[in-house]
Amino acid sequence: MTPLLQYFKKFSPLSKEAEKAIIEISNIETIKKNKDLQPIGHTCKTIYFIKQGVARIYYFKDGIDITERFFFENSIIARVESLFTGKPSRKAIQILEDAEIIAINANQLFKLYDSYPEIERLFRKIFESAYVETVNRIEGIQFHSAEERYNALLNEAPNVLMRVPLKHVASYLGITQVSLSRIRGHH
Amino acid sequence: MTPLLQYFKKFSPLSKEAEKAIIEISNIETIKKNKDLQPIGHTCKTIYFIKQGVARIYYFKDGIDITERFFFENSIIARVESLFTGKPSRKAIQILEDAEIIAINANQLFKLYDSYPEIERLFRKIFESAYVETVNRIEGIQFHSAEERYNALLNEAPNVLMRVPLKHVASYLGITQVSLSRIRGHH
DNA sequence: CTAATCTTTTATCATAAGATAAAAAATCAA
DNA sequence: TTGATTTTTTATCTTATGATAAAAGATTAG
Repeated sequence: MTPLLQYFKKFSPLSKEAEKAIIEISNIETIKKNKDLQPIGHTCKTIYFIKQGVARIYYFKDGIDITERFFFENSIIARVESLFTGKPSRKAIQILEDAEIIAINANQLFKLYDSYPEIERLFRKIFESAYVETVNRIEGIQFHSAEERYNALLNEAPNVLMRVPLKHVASYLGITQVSLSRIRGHH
Repeated sequence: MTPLLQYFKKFSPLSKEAEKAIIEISNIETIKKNKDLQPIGHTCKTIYFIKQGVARIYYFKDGIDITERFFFENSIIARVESLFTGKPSRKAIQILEDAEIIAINANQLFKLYDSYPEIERLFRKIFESAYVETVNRIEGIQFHSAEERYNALLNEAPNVLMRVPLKHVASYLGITQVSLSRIRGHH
């Protein structure tokens, strides 16, 4: 659980009791490549932390598999549009590389908010930060050509291109796989 | 201040003292159309609530004015990528229709979080909800043609098209004004 | 190791949207 | 009200990306 506690420290300090309380509602799981960690249609009641491996959130639009986001080591995954609304998610979480993850029970976590304001504060900050990333991503999408978006990804997150099938990168960038291949071909 | 308190109630209950504490750090302002409420380059230290009027967040990309989002009555505006990071914002808030707004001092608000966990919880929920909207918007952008995005806007927020210059709608949709005009022409 | 499957590239053609220019319409200021 | 400015539309030409098909390459299971 150490990497998780280290991750938390970057956002907000926690007392030993608060750390213990979170650990008590968390489980380490090992998941094989290509497995769905959470399927489409289920309400998100778990917040995951990736210790090792790669994952993505994806969904289907008109029958086409679209990747919403990739996740690597030391990051939190949650389908927030379900977690924060209680509605079933149209999205799934899939493991792309054999992974070791920590699963935090969200309902129990939210209960901890009442007794540990420091935990509520920690997760407030974690999700504020995720919100900022998402806002910045919109800026990256609005008004950039596919080629510009590809080059930006190449600069900012080359690990995505090293560790993830290009077909997923294509849908993440909002283009077809064929277009991505063509763009890459322009050297 | 009543509409603000009503707005809060939709997210989380507040004690009378907490309400009072927020009201003490808030001011009502009247702003004329076309004024910048907050200019580019300033660090966001205010959270606004629109009582009446329309506003947008915009920025310049390669010299071109791009609208990130529109805001109408009974909503909260903040440039979160500055508010939550303390960095200066590359974005501005502009008033598009004569407006009456409530300005909440963010630094003072964040101090209130320590004495009023209920206020921290309220704003946690407000921004969680804004985060969800932003995630959903990415889904709307990824993999839709300009025409589909226009029609979606027409359905989901016709008020945008009634109250806002089309040139701003175009950049919001990620297309040129000329393209938007062409799409509208295809009736 | 081999066959089957999945992923990526290459090629061709069609189309949506960009760039530019200019006209028309609407808004604003004196 | 009138002229000036801003906004929106229309037109032409160009280009990036989609759709489809097929080949090449990589991965996986037996």
